[in-house]
Amino acid sequence: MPVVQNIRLTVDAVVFGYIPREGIVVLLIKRTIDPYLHSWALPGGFVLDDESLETAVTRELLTEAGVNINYLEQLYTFGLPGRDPRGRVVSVAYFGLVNPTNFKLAASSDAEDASWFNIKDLPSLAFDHATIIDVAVQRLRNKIRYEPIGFELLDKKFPIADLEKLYETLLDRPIDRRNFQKKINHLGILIAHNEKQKQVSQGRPAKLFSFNEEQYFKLKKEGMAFEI
Amino acid sequence: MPVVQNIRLTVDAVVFGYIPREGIVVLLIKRTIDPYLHSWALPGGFVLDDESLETAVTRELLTEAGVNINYLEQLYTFGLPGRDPRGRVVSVAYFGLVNPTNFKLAASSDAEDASWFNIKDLPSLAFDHATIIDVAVQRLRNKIRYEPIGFELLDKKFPIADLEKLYETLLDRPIDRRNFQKKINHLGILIAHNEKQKQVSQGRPAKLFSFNEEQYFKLKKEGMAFEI
DNA sequence: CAGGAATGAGTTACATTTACACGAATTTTA
DNA sequence: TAAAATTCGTGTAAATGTAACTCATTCCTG
Repeated sequence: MPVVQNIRLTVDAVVFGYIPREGIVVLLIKRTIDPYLHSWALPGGFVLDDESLETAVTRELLTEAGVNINYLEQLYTFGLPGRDPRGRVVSVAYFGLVNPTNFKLAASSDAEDASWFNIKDLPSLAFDHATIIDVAVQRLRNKIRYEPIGFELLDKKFPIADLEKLYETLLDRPIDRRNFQKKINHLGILIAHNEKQKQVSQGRPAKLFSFNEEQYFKLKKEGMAFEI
Repeated sequence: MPVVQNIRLTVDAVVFGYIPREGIVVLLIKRTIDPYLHSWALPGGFVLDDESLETAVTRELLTEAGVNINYLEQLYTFGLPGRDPRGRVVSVAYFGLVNPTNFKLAASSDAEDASWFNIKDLPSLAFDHATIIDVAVQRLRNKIRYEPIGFELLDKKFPIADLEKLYETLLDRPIDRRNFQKKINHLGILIAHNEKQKQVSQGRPAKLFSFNEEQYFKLKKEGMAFEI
């Protein structure tokens, strides 16, 4: 049993957001230290000896990008020797969802810059972060088949069309508007409001909805089969 | 940036097997060193500086229990401070499936004993290994909803009833024999043979089947919706 | 060789999904 | 100011898939 190892541990966060007419975006920061100085990378860093992995991720997200996140889950641990030029570094990657309009990104001392990038148009990335994002995108695409998605990504009140467009973006195919509405209603996770959408587009303004949090999280916990 | 950490890294393996009239079993070893000396625990141990995580797991499985495994996937990383009395130890847990009849367990130098335990009747376990097994059992139960399961767990040739019983065990509820057969046939992953089951039970002997590996792994890769 | 036991191949009723149509509310254009 | 364009909201019929069930077949046992 090797009592002394020469392995270090980091965490990285893949935080996704949804911007209605733009698509799925991911949070990246610009590095201020070597290696990969000035490269775009996932927010993350070394784990402190006495903090949990989750604490490490939320700490790094706050200090590097000014983002306070409420939904976070573990994604995968990347441990191939050689993935970091400094030596053996194993990274536990996390997966998060936020509504980008809730934050103004604050590139703090630890990062030169912080910004949202469309996942279809990513810059060249540090380390194996491109691979990590690939795995996270897969997870996101699978998630919508067995869990409701939207609460973390959309505004408090939204027209159903926004939710539908989110699903179309993730599934990368058109969905029948009317059948989608029926299925969502059947899940009982939406609350109708007596407000209408402000005139952002032409045509009849849509009713606004919000999520029934209790029902939403109940479904999320139990799992559901949601084939659109 | 802390250049020096005091965190060590281990891997642990949750290897499941299926024993037809008994149920789902998990591989445990009896520890020969402190802490938790003589306790039952998951096979695993410290990662070497220059080996991949997968290599570390397969190495430990071989040396501690004599098990050579072909199906292994990463499960989850457990990193709560305090989970190991020796200090900060983060463990990457893996999830494996084997047919227990293919091995005779060999408790080698690193383990006092190695044995299969029914998941419904586990002994008291070292560290947080009971939690790790819980997470693995959940993964197993979820898996059968979107991936074919059986190839790794059953004999080369088997009657459909064996596969059905496996599903009944995992889902913990009865399944209609005839509908199950129709659905499985519809997936096209079974090859019928002109052999019949030897007289282990009374009644009409069943035809034997094997998996169409090509179709099986294609489905596994693509994912499927398989609601029984 | 009759009865018990489990397999193998349907059939039918029901539920779910898919495809598609039209009127209502609002903005834009002529 | 009226007609056209656009988007929202609701409904229905056909197709498909699932669940429950019937019955004949094959083999072992007594």
